[in-house]
Amino acid sequence: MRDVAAAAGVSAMTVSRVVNGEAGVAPGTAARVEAAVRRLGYQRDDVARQLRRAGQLSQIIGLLVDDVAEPFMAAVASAAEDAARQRGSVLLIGSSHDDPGREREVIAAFTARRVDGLILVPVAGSHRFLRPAQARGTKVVCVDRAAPGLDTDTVVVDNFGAVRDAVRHLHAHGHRRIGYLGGRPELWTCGERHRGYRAALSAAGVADEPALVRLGLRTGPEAADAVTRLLAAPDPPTAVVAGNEVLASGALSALPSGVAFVGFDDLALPARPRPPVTVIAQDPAALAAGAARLLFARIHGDTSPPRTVVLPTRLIPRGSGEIPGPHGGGGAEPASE
Amino acid sequence: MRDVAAAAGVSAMTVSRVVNGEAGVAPGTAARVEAAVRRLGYQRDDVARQLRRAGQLSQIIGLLVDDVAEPFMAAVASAAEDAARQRGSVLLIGSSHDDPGREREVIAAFTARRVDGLILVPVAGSHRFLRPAQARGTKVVCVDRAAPGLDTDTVVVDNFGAVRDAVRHLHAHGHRRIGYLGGRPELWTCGERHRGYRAALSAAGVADEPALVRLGLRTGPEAADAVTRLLAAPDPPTAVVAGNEVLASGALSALPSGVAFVGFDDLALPARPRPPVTVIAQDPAALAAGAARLLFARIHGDTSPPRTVVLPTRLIPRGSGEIPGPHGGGGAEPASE
DNA sequence: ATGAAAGCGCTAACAT
DNA sequence: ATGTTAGCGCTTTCAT
Repeated sequence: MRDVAAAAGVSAMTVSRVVNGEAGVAPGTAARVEAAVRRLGYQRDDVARQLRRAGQLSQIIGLLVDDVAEPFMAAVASAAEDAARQRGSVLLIGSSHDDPGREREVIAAFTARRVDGLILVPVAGSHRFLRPAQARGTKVVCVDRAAPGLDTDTVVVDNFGAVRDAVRHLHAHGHRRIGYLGGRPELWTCGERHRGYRAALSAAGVADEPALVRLGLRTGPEAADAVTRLLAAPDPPTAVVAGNEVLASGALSALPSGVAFVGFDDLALPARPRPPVTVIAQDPAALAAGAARLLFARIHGDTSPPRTVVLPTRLIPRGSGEIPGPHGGGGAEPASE
Repeated sequence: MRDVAAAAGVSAMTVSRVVNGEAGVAPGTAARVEAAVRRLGYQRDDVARQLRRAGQLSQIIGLLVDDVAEPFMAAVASAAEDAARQRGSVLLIGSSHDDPGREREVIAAFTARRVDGLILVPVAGSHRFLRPAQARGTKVVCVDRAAPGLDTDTVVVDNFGAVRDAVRHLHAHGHRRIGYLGGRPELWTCGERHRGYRAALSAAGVADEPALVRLGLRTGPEAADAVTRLLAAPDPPTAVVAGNEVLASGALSALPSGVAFVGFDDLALPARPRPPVTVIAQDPAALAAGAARLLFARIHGDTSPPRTVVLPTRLIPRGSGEIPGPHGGGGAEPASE
């Protein structure tokens, strides 16, 4: 900047004004400065700029997900980046890989850079370590999963209702022995979904049989293995629900035709190749857009009490969930919410 | 920091030393400082830190992709984040959506933050605008696509060879009329792949018939439509090759069984659901890891001439590409490198 | 319309 | 082992 000022024969202050498009610079002077900027390849240093304008915004927000490589998280990231860009901010991204220690590290690296806000897909465990950053002014929004004990805006889908409806759907198609594959129960979403499974069974007067449920699954192969065992047992399930996209994808690979199936999410699962899969679809872009909206409102001064936004899911029947069961299938139940 | 120093009864310098774990602080003093840090919820301001240590590294790198929501790009992003984190850096991410203007904006926002380096999936067009940033010391690496006219390290796969081998594979299975679906020809990858298609035909002594080729496709539905038209024409192809994952996924949805098919990439395409799809697989994590390795070497002072690393692809036969054609199928050709 | 001085939070270099 | 001084590149504030 010094060099530009010298080259244009003005002070640094005038360069600053020109670079930031501020009023009060003679057109001739501005032109000289702009020429010097171009000639020297000068670009404003936003780092120094932010320092002097402490208390102002850094125009950086941070996004922490499980792993960007997962299609669902990738869609969240893409929408979050769009939202940030539209508001003149850039996006830092990090993956927790479901590890609380790693989550902390990444968040610390972000807050040290003085991000204006964080969009978190929180890992299980306490998030009290966020307090100092919040006290310093960093805004936080949770997305996809709630963080128990953290008092922030949250955007999630109706996980409970989604699985409850899926199970009800299978029940309406004549299934009574319905298997369930769930992820790590300490994750908020997994808990909600499992609760939905039990609620539907209980509402239908079907006993919740532990032998039909496998929780704590992490990978596709684990889910495939779990399905194989469920079906090999005496009196096996005639239908299976998978509690997330990774498990659904894995379970499908081991599932014989003839067993009804509903998967969660609509990204990793093939809509068109044969056979198409009935799924509970959520809208990751809407989740991210909602989270960004809440976050930027906070950044711009909104101090109202934290809100939780619950977005709907949609059960998309594509055949695999409509295979009739032994107790009179074929009759579809009334459209599920 | 002032407050911490006052609370611990020391100077700012001592706080700095403790916070950065430098030697030469009495254990008792360090303990007092640490207590004050915890009590006040102090965290070092990396923005100010970077300013003072100008010429030093910002520990930020930027990644620019087409769109993180694409599975291939998401895998690249995930691996890039891993690599950055292992080296103590954070990752800014941006999507160009194949728009050169948007690419420039995102890159400008990144370089204004003084990223140490950029990993680019370059859009078509000139990248001369990067010169000033490079002169200022920002390192640049291209990944997945080369940027013609930009003199940087580049990590790509052997796109030409991959498609050539796929076409050769289909030829060996008895196919002579082989259709090709390609993306925007101005993108480097698309050009290379189309070249591979023509090279294989020419090597096999088959005429390149324009009626069998559709270029410039952007979306899955466009690819589905293109396939439908190709097959509706008189003397239709008996086999089809799709030039990227989006097109492959779209084409599959419109492809009747009986037509042989090879897709590009191995992420959006179902490996296990029926019918499995023969693909040209690339390794996005290896691409990103290679790019990160080159980038960090540059950041740490490597000034050797720019290198281009070409990673192999793998043709994974899963049935759809091994459907025999009218000219004597069944006989597999020697393993294609 | 333009510039001079001061300082953002931190650390390199030099005292003590 | 600890403190002092100065200054990173910019912008705020107050002149001129």
